[in-house]
Order: sequence, then structure tokens, then C-alpha cells
Amino acid sequence: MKSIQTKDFSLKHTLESGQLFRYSQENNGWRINHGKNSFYVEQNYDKLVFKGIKKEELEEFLGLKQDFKKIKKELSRDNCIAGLFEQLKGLRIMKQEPWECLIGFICSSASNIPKIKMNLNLITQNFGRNGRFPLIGELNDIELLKDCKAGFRAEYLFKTNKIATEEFFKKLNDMSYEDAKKELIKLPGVGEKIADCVLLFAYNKFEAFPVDVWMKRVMEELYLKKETSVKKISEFGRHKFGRYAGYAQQYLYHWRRKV
DNA sequence: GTCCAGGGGTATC
DNA sequence: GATACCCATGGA
Repeated sequence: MKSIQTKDFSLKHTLESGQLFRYSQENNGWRINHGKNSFYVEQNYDKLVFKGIKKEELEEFLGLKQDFKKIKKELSRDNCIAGLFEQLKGLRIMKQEPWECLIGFICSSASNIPKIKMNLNLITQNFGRNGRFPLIGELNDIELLKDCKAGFRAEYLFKTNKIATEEFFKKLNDMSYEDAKKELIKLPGVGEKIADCVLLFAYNKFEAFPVDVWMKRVMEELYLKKETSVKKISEFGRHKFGRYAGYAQQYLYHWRRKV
């Protein structure tokens, strides 16, 4: 087993914050399945011990190369967020494969995390090859998608699978947050919320501020103090927290769901 | 703005 | 174990 020394990182908080779906506990650590990879990681204090993935790739995936100090410092100007950085020490935003991330969040609409996990595991079983997540273009059977318990989302998955290409995902890298979001929203089953999740979790465009029912609740409780539309909360969040708004969002979301 | 589209989770009895 | 309501929503 290989190892990495980390600082300000919690594998548990990171994995359990609802960003990623195909992971499970194994021995004293976690089995993570993502894209073409299946690997094992465990954390002993500041040391990560792992196998099945290259060190560089794991560091990128877990967000270990981010300037976390700077992110924490900037967001801690807000007292609530400063407190959450202490309470949920080491929660980071990962960098996922765009395709799997997109499919996961299309499944997420009006659903819940255990069910999304089930959908993705079934999709991997039914369309992937030996435990590997299916490639772009391989979700080409509407009936089989329905067998993955995707329900009304099966059609979105089927259509998006036909439109998306490797180049489509590649070009979003070089685009601004706003432009990339416009492109993603063109896909069937992708609105503002899902586009924001993909931009945040797969492209690390930290301005993205996804607002679901939990975020609506926590923002109304802590900041707005009154009923506010999702659209206004999203604008408020980006304006209030600035270039790292998505990070603030992830702490607020995880905290509100846990407590 | 309202309504509807799987189906598992969760609370309550 | 039945039942009712909820949900990392988008689209008509």
C-alpha cells in the first residue's frame, strides 16, 4: 500500500457530504468506484493509505492540490462558515469525472442519496464492463435504463447520452462558469441545479452554488430569515460568498443534513 | 405559477 | 405493514 501525508483533510467528511455516490465502507477505509477506477483508501490521522490508483490521480480526485488555506481564510470572513470549517474539519470538494458526475446528478432529481447510489450501481452493472462505469454513448437502451429504477429520469439519461461527447466535456474546461452552465443546461434533464453540481464537483468551478431543498432551508434559516425563491437564494449565495461560494455551499449542505 | 414524472427513505401509527 | 409525505428537479 502506498501513502500520502495530508493536512486539513478528512476523507470521511469529504465522502459523506453527498458529492460522490459510488463508494462504500471496506475494512478500516473505503472502496471508491469512479469512472474506470476502483481503489481503496483509508485515513490514519493525517496519513492516507491507498491502493489501486496512482498517487497523482488520487491527490487530484480528493482535492488535495487545492489552496485550501486560502479558501478557508476567504470564506471565514462569514462567522457561520468559519464555525463550519471547525465543525466539519477537512471537508473538501472533490474533482470527479464529468460524465459520471453528470449521470449521477441527472439521477438525483427529486430523489435521495441512497436511491441515487442504487441507480448508479445498477447502471454500472447493466451497462458497464467488469465494474467500470459505462462510457459516453453506452447508455443506449431506454428499457434497460428503466430497469435501473431511474423512472422518469430514464429518458433524460437516454437523450443526454446521445448528445454528449468527449469533446463536449473537454471544451467546458476552458469556458467561464456562466458559459459552461449555459452549455450544460441544453442537455435534457439538466437545469440550473444539476449544472451547478457538475460545474462544482467535476470542473471545480467554485463560483457554482447549487440550491436544493436543504440549501433553501439552511439559507432561509441562517441568512434570509424569510421564504425566498431558489433562484434568489442562488444569486444571493454567489454574491455573498464570491469566488468560493460552492465551498460554502458544501459545508452548509452537509451540516444541515447531518444535524 | 402549477403540476406531474419512479421509487426508496422516513415518520407515525 | 400500511400509509402518507418527502426528495441534490426539470419540463410541459
